[in-house]
Amino acid sequence: MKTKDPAKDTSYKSKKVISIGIVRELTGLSERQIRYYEERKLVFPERSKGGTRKYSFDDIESLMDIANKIEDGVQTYEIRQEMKKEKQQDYRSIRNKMLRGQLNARFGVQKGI
Amino acid sequence: MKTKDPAKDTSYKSKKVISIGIVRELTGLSERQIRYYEERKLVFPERSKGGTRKYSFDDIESLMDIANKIEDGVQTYEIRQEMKKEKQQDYRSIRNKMLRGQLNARFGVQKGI
DNA sequence: CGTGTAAGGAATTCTGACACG
DNA sequence: CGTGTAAGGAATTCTGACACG
Repeated sequence: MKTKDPAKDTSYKSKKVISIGIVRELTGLSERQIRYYEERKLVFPERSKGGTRKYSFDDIESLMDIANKIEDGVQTYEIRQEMKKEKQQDYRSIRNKMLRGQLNARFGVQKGI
Repeated sequence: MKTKDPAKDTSYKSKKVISIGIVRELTGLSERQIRYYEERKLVFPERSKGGTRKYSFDDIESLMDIANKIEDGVQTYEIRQEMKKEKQQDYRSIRNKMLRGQLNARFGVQKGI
């Protein structure tokens, strides 16, 4: 059994528990940059009650990818578009899986279709 | 290939990146308790340059175990003793593995011995 | 557009101590 | 022994703005 939905997971990688200072150390980015990428909707940290940002390890990986792209001259807007496309991909993939599940439920299991 | 040495690992579980406030939320313990268990040498957070404590997910799991034992009336000193024994176990286990490795290197691979 | 920085304030964390039991 | 708490200070983080390009 695989637990691989690219959504919520009890896993450590996706838990938002890391403060911005640590993210700065781990990514090498400045806090200014990290906050700016949030402003441009490229990362989505959670917030503590007091308002401090909390990131996950996934966020950190994501930030490093973003930083690389920006170094390559890609603009935040374009990166955002790429992300949207990936999300659509994910949805299609999930939709297909569910559909296949439905079919299996009604017509029984068939290997490879 | 398994990367399972109970020591340092590039894994997320063992990275010390979580501040005490988050640990409090995740474990349900008070900061007082968390710091006290450190004083009793049951957990070993790292420190930022400024001196703030940084915990790993492993630490959090460990803290929950500790909390359970204390609820059961086990004293911190006893818990510490248990931990020492476990560590000895680990060392023995590693020593054996290395020894086996040595033997294989010299006398070739034999299944099951 | 992406990033640095100084500014002022608020949230978070730290230590050592007193208290209770 | 294990934990709560008030105290004072230090480290961390936040936002909005000005600057450069």
